Amino acid sequence: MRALSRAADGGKQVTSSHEMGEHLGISPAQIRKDLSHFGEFGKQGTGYNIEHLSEQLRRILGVEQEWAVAVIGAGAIGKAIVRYGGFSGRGFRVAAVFDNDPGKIGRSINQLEVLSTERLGSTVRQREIRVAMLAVPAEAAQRVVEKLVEAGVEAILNYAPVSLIVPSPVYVRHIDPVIALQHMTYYLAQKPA
Amino acid sequence: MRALSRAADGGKQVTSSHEMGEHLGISPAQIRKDLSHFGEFGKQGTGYNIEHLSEQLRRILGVEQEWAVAVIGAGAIGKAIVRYGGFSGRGFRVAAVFDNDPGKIGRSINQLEVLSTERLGSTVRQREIRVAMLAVPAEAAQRVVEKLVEAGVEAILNYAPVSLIVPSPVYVRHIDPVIALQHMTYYLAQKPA
DNA sequence: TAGATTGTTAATCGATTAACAATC
DNA sequence: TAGATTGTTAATCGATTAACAATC
Repeated sequence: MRALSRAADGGKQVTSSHEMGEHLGISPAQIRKDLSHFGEFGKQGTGYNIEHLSEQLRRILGVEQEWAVAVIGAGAIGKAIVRYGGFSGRGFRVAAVFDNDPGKIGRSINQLEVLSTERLGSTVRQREIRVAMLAVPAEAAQRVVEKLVEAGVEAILNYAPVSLIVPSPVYVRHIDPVIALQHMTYYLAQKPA
Repeated sequence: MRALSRAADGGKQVTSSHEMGEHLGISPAQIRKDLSHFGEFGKQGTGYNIEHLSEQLRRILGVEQEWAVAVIGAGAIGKAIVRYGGFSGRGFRVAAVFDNDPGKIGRSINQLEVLSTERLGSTVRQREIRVAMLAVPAEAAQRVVEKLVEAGVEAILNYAPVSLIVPSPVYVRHIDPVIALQHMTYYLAQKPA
């Protein structure tokens, strides 16, 4: 999608696996292989029609539908998530924010009222939330996860620096900047400053 | 490291590949293989001494040294990063924050003064910063990356939702919550609500 | 027709897992 | 000695890449 936007911005109608790969740091073969898994979207000798491929990808990614997301934790990270402008147009909408600090409950972030975690279950059900982003302190994370799973949440993006234990039908992914940094500095440590 | 902390909290002196794997969702064979790449840290029939393995891992990961990190962008994400408590003790320290908004320059976040991006090069050199976290709007990202590379930064953790082009000796990793969410909702879309 | 680029097959590469001798 | 667990080899699995016929 990014490669397509970029090519469209350049005024193009059509792009190639080579061009997309170059922009994304992926081999052209990889691009073609991945796309072909879902269908035949290109024309030999010509490449891919940007608008057509874009539509197809949106359909495949399920971006046409909008997912309601709950944010748990209204601290610095939670606030940044709620204010983040990058969700709209990419398939997600923050539909609720929770915290258990009475000083935060009732306040608004981006015109969204911070709710008590006591209302988590009912709100998740009412607003048909299937996805949550977890931005609470490490100690609280596992407890909150259990509440989320009980409320029917099926996918959790975890910002807390702990491993979570969940029943297997629930998807969990972890965003940990420290681990991402370590991936890079591990190699830097091998070479001189 | 997480598995070790957890086992230590449970009052244990020794743990096994099986136990660590269970906690992290990784196979015991994987754990042993990865560790054995760096040396022999365990005892047959017994397992791994937690304190000893912990020390070895810290040495291998280069966590004993502390990396000075620059944060570029003092918006919601940049602020959350600077305030994030999870860096200390894990090998990283935010050593500088930059923004180009005159309304933000000179203010403090966590007792750290926001500096003008004009001072980026000189500050990076003075404070021996080799790692940067990029939290600027998408449009500004590529331009800032070029400044960072020119200043000698060798690793960049990118929070902006765009692909960056860098000369190959510079490491780049990307944190994009939308992509992480899509990884999960792609599967959710296949099954009924 | 000549050039370009797809979709796909086959080859390569790397990562994961199973299995087990070694040994605490 | 019996049971447990390591480190490592070999087998398996999956992902990536190279190459090319098909064709626009």
